[in-house]
Amino acid sequence: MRSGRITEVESYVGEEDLACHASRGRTPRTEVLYGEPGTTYVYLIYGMYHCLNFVTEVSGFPAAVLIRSLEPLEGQSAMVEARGTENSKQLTTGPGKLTQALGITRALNYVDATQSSALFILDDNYAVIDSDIVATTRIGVEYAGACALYPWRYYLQSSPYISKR
DNA sequence: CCAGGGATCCCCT
DNA sequence: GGGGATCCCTGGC
Repeated sequence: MRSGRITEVESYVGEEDLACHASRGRTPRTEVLYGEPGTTYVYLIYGMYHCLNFVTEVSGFPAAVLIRSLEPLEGQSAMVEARGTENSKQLTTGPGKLTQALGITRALNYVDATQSSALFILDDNYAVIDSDIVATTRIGVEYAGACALYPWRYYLQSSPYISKR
């Protein structure tokens, strides 16, 4: 069992969001985004890394949240082995890093995370303070024009497990 | 059928 | 700070 506390995410919302993969409508790849909330969307990026998302809105409206960083909790030794580094700050502080650390690949795309034992989310009752949440622009979406300015990246200011400040 | 590009990471300078 | 790795997806021919 490998687990971590989510510390950084980004939202990708609707066909009007030019950074969202659904901005060009339904395709074989984006069909999952139009499905049930709680479904995983895992895709390969730059031919080498995977990105983990969860579909968030009602069926028919394409939207998802990209998980960008975790604070490692359980299974750190397995993460160290998968990542090839013992630096705990380097295990899960980035969307490609955390999928590698947790062994998440496209085999876990289109999975119902509300029913799966392989990949799921729990509430650990961590007391998030509203003022600790930073809202800023998303990373790596410069091509999206005005959409790149939306403050749809969120992270915990107090957490050391963040990809970039 | 093929070319172009990508929600990244790592290593080198 | 910059470039390469590497392959899937999409759109255009």
